[in-house]
Amino acid sequence: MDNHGKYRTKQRDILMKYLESIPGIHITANDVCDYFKDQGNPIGQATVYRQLESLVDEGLVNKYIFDAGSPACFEYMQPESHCEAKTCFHCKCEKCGKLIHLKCDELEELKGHLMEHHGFVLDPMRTVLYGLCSDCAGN
Amino acid sequence: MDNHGKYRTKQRDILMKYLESIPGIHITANDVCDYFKDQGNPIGQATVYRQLESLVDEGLVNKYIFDAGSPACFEYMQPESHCEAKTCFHCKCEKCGKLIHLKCDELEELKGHLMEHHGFVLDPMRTVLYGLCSDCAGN
DNA sequence: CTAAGTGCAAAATGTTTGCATACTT
DNA sequence: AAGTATGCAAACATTTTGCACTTAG
Repeated sequence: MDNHGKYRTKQRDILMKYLESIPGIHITANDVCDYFKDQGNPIGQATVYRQLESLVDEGLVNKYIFDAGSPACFEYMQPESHCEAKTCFHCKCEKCGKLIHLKCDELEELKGHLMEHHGFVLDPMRTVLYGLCSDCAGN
Repeated sequence: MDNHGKYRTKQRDILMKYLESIPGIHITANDVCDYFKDQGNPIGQATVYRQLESLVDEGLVNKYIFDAGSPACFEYMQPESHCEAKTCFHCKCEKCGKLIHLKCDELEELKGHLMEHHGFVLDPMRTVLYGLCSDCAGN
């Protein structure tokens, strides 16, 4: 079972290759379409959406939704977790829109706490903490 | 300046009254429309969206986005915070979609930590923690 | 040969906007 | 009277779907 029981298509391959080449970067489905169009290797948008969805289901890619109406963002997630041993969280500034990658023990602890005391298994990759970044909070 | 420099309209009044009557409940713009339609007091959806947006801006109502494509949820927020002294967080189960309201010291601490060590002012009302609820995690 | 994926265009959703009318102040 | 808000319908943007065709296994 190579590709999780799915066919290995050219589109899936080049999409994965592209995503792997930009770890930590957030892109929209549309960005992906544009990228391949520019490459002279267009992929239908339906395919992009479908593949992206598969990859999210398989846990290879994360999906973030920041605002209603705005497009979802996707991000390749390295197998070992691109945040070393620590859990990686995302903080999104509500004011300037800045996205901050955070990894620290407190967040790790929170995860453990939620699990033990609330039976809730936190999915850090899917979770976005909203608030104000240091720049914007100082106003 | 009664209503934050805005006119006090009948629609705004009944919308606020309705929202205040269901604290802690999450409803969509569409739910709101339906409710008033059923009451024989329909409010145009554009108005509902516009008023909801205003209320969010004024901090009287919170807006949550759980999934791409699905409608945003709104929730009335009592002035004093409807979660007593503690910060209230929302946990959303990725599997069954269940929404859990959580308030505990650990979350409170996390907020303090983010502020002190990362300069990030967490907005708990806007933040949704994704993961698996106790029921679904046991699978 | 069968199952799965592709791509187009059309549909479905949720949300926003233009504008004439109505209401608040 | 002047400034806002309303409500309808049309416009938008993102995402999904139907379907005929192609490709992978």
